[in-house]
Parts: sequence; structure tokens; C-alpha cells
Amino acid sequence: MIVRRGKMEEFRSLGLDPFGHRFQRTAYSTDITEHFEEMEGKSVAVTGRIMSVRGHGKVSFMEISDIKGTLQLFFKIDVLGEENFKQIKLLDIGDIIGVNGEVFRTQRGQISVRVERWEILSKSLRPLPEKFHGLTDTEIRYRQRYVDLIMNPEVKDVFIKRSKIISAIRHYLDSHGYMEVETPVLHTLAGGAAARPFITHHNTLDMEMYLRIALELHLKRLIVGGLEKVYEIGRVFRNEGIDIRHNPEFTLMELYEAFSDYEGMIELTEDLLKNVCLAVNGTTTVVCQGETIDFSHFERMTMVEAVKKYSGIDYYAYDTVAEMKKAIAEKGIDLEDNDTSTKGYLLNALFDVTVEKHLIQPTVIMDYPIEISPLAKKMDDPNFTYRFEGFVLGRELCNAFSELNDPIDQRERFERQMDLRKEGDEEANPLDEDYLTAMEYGLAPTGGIGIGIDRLVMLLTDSASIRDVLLFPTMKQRE
RNA sequence: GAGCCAUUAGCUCAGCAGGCAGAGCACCUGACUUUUAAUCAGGGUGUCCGGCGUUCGAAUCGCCGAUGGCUCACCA
Repeated sequence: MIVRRGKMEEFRSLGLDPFGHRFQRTAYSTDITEHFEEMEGKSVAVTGRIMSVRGHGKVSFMEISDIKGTLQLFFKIDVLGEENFKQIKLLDIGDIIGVNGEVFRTQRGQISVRVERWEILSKSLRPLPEKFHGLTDTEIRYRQRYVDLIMNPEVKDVFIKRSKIISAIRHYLDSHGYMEVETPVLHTLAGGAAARPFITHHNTLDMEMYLRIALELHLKRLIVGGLEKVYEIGRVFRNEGIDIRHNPEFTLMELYEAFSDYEGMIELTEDLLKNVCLAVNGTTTVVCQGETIDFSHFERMTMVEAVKKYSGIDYYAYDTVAEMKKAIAEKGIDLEDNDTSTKGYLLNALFDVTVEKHLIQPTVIMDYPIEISPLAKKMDDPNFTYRFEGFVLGRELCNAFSELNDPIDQRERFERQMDLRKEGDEEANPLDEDYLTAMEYGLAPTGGIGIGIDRLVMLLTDSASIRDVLLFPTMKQRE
């Protein structure tokens, strides 16, 4: 580092700014390497970061990297002159340079640019990791993502793909008449999902505020307002554990459509996912964690059917909780720490323990127990709601329902949630009086869906950890 | 929140029957006019994660702590 600072000063003493200015590039690396026939013999201006240097006395080779790829530069004393050639010794791996020269092929056949003029655009004062092994230390990769991005081109590809996925979602929704909106991140009540919120404080108003845990209740207020087809792609925050699939802040897409229902949401989800997959991968299949996932078809099952299929327990065969529990125990199924106080909770527990992991190909599980669905519309059997979740690779990818639009029923559901809260359930939904007021003005029959964007990106980029699809994952502060 | 594992040079790692801190790449000096993990000759640049302890002596053993990874719990 001391040596690099010295070189920086030497550039200055030569009248060259080691932290230069605008550079007008005429070609990217891949424009040259992939279209050599048209480019051969042409003069180009290229720029990039020096990734390797191979000096040979009176000639020198360097590899530079730009957003699209890498390119070899060829420096020759005959072309540059003795003085100028000597100055390339001031360049280090990591420096950003701009060069002008002619496209040609070396004796070994490598497509290169014969440098006629070069300039330092930014001197790198810190050495990059070793070229062969690169950077593998996960802690540095996540904390100093910029170094990770410089050294590992496949990491860059993941984030380029993430951008394309989100862009494809927007394109699909915009072209289908959905309107993108922005709702508050700071909430006075953290509702719309079951999770513990981050708490903050507004000084001037002198009140507690919460970072949102869902987008749901504000978006549904907009449906009341007549916006009819809205969506938001936004960051939500849940004060929960961090692991391979969870980060405290993550990106959620929620969409609401008046006069639709959960059937409409299933159709939308299938079509959206198929289109996004096609747009970013060119096919409807994707290989993730060794499994080939086909987004062209979604299996459909009710939760009761799925539980019967995988656990052998038929929800309808038992009249009481006790009978059902007895049957579960006889099968030797361990429900772990799940709530088992009602048949609905038992069904959900069975689903978690016995079904979820089997849902590898895209599967829609329909008709959830009312106990775990406080914002979804009741079915004819009042123990169930018009709700579905989409599963892929044994993980939940989306959650949707026919929205509960009866304000009287909603108030009762909120009150039940408040009871749970009093019993110590920190994740129960709080009663949102303003949301009830909105509903009392009339919420059209509505279908709504939420899709976990990070999980979708994980699937489409074959990433094992959510941290691999977040540019800057949440990390503990050092020291 | 619990368990297991890891932390040594800029990077990737070795060294751990307790005995002078090591290799490759990077870097520095020199040679080399077509290399591509260039090559050749020479040079080690360090808070061995931190603290305490055991010991004549600790990178190595013990305890406490920090950070990270994985697994489990909560959750999407």
C-alpha cells in the first residue's frame, strides 16, 4: 500500500492525475472479443480495471475487466516510445485505466488491443485478492461486496439477473394494467403479517413507529379508494432470526386486484412466474439445487388433501381435537413445538412437518385454516379461508387470498388476534382501527398476492443462501 | 436463543506429540519484444482474532469474549 501511494505521487509529479476524469469509451470488452471480424484493425477506446499484468521486458500484457467481460491489452515499447513504456510500471493490478489502440490478434491468437495511448483513471491503493483462488472468505465477500464483485464475475451475474427479474415483473404487471404505488415504510402499527417489527421513534411527533412488516393493509386501502389494480415492490423488515433463507430486511411484491379472487391470483401467479422465467432464462425450466423446476405447470391441492396424501391423516375423519391428536400420535408423527389447540392448527402443523418438504415442483396449496389467516375471506366451511400458498423446492414462494372484505368479520378476527397478543403471542396482528374504517366504506371483492422476491431470485439464480442474492446482507457490527 | 466448526502475511492455506512464524500467489529489485495461473534470479512484508491462565517456553493446551459459517428453534 505504501508502494502504491508512492506510485500515485509519481503520477502526480508527471503532471498526471491519478484520479482522473471522464473517459469516452467506444467499445466494451465483449464488443471486441465477440465481434472480432468486424472490429479487427479498428481503433477503439476501452476502459476497465487491470486484473493481471504479464511483463516481458520491452512488451507487456494486461488483462482488464469491465462490466461485460475481460479484454487483453498489449503494450509495446516500439509503439509507445521508451519514456511512455517505462511509465506503465506505475500501474498495478486493480488500477482503472483507459486506453486507445487497434484491435488485433497476437501471435498466439489472443484477441487484444495494441495500446497506442493510455491514461490512469483511478489508482488503486489497496491490493486485490490473489488471482487464482480469488476471494472466498464469506465474511469479506458479504462485508466488502465491492471486492467480491471485482473478483468474482459470477457474483456480478447473479445481481444482473436479479435486476432483470425485477424488471421483468414490472414489465409484466405494467403491461397488464397494474399500477405501481409506494406506501409508507414507517407505520404506526405493524400489521398485515405475523412477525415482530423493528421499533423506532419519531422525535417531532414524539411517538413510536414501526418499520413495515408487510405492504398489505395500505395497498388494500387503495383498493377501497378505487385504484382497483395496484402493486408495490418494496423492502419489508422483520425482527426475526437470520439464516440461509432469512434476512431482517427483504423484498416483497404485493399485488391487489379488485373484482378478482384467489383463483384469479393463482392464474396470475402461474402466468407471471412463467413469463419472468422465460424473460430471464429463456425457458420455463430452471435448475436449482440439483432439481429441475418446471414453471410451465403448477400442481393444485387443498391443504386437507395434501396432508392426507403425505401424512395419512384425514382432517374430516375426526370430530374433535383429541381424536385427531390421538391418530397423529398413533402414526408416530412429531408435531414439534407447533400450536395444536384446534383442528385447524393441527392441520397446519401436520402440513409443516410432513408435507412442505415434498413440494419440489411448483405446487399451489389451497384453503388454509381460518386460525392462521386473519385477513382472508371465509369459505362456506367457516373453518377455512380462500387462501393459497405457492411452493417450490419445499419452500414457500408466495401467499395469496381472496381478501376478507366484511368489516364486521374483520373486526372479530382482529379481536381474536388481540387475544393472542395478550396471551403473549408477539407476532399476532394488531387491531388497525383505520383499516377497519376503510373497510367500512366498502372494499370490493379483491384478490391479493405477495411474492418473496429474494426467494424467487434464489430459485432463478440457483443460489443456496439469501445472502447470495442481497448485495449487502445484514451483518453484525464489528468490534 | 442453542449446538458444532473456523479465525495464522494483501489473498488462498500449511504449521497444533508446546521449542527461532512458513508456502503459493500478490508485492519489491533485476532479466526477458507475443504472454495468458508467463518464466528466471534475489527479497518475508506478520497484533498467529482479542483477553486471561497453565508453562522455563503458547499460533499450538485451558477458560472467557468477538466475528463468521453450518445445523436447530422463530419466520418468508
